[in-house]
Amino acid sequence: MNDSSDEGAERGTPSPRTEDTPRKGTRRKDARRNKETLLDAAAQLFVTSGVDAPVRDIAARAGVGLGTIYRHFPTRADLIIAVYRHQVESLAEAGPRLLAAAGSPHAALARWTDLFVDFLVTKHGLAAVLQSDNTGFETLHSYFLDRLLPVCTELLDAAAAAGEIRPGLTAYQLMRGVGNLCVGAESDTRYDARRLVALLVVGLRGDVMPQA
Amino acid sequence: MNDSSDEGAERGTPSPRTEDTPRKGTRRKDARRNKETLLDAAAQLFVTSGVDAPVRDIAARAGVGLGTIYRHFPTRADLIIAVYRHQVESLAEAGPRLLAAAGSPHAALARWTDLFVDFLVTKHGLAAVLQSDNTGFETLHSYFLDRLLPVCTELLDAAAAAGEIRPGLTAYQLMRGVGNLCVGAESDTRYDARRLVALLVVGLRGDVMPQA
DNA sequence: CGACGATACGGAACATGGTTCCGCTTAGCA
DNA sequence: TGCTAAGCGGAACCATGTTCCGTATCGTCG
Repeated sequence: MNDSSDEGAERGTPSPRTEDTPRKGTRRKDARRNKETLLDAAAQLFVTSGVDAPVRDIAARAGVGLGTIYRHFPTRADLIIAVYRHQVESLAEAGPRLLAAAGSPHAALARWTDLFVDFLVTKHGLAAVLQSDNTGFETLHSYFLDRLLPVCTELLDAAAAAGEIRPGLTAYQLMRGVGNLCVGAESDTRYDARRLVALLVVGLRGDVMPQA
Repeated sequence: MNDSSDEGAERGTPSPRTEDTPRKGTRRKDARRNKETLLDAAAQLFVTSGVDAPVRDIAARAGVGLGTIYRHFPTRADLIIAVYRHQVESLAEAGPRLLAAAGSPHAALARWTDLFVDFLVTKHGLAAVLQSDNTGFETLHSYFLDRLLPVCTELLDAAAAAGEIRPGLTAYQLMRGVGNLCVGAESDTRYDARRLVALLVVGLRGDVMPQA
């Protein structure tokens, strides 16, 4: 996974960087490592404690100081957005990897869907956080679709080609369905979205015996 | 407008209140007055500064201390809910009053709609605030429909009976339409929901000349 | 290899906003 | 006219985002 955060749009200063720099944000590798650590820590904490997790907790979990967070991510919202992009990226890369590593395409699809649910749980708090910069949210959302739909399609196609699932379900339908199953997953302990999603994926295989 | 806030469900203590107390929350009238003042101040501030208006600002606007707020409304969310109910109540009472006072039923409808927009602006921030107690939000929402639909219907019927508007629009359709026009009205200065709503209401009168 | 400057780091200090506490005031009653 | 409990104001407290700055470390250059 590459940096994938705020390096895309350079600061106003026309830095005399040689043109062929291999797009790493910084020269010191401890800084890059810390950034990664932070993104991971934040992602984990967002899953367990929601996007409202205090910045201090994230710093503690990552084992860094507050200053470190704020140098990498000028603002809390920036961190959240970075986590979001980071997760989209991970998810996109996980597709082919799982396909290669898992026992079967369907198993890969199941594992991928599970990761997707993690992502959605993080995502849901997002809209509330991004009230201010809601154009940024639109951008993010389209980025999310552009990046992930092909990956999901690939997983579905592979499973279909292997004859492991009944064909005809589009990636968009699946992702939308999973997304909807996850709506309101927080703040309701009686509701287990993950289980329902798992059932859905199992149901995708045609070999479950009908009831009678 | 009566108290309309947290008196409905009594605290756990079985207070030895005589059974025929005329359901006023408190014995001292300054307290009741302060509560009203607070609800009004909060409502105004919510319109101009959003539901995120600091408690201190509300206290200042109402000319009371912080303690006063927190005695009447144990928590920020309680205050917001109370304002919501209070506004629904005001809106419900405003219907007949406007009908009696305004020059024509259509004028009454126009004024009422304007008040309704004020209310919606306040309302939209609400969902975010009530993450925790989302059952309470459902309750509130149905209360809102139950209370307001008849009022709006009465206004529409009066205007229709006076021949001032083209008939056939239900109260639900109107309220829903206005509500949708107001979605996202905050955080976008280029969008003036109020103007669009006004246009809609004007359009309700049939006497605008078609273009050709 | 050692010095040195830029880069990054940690965390104290600050700002802001919700909530609690408590001594003082006052309405309502006898 | 007192008395007393209900109310009141606002200082103090706590939690959280953000800034600042002295210190530590990396990477380079002599």
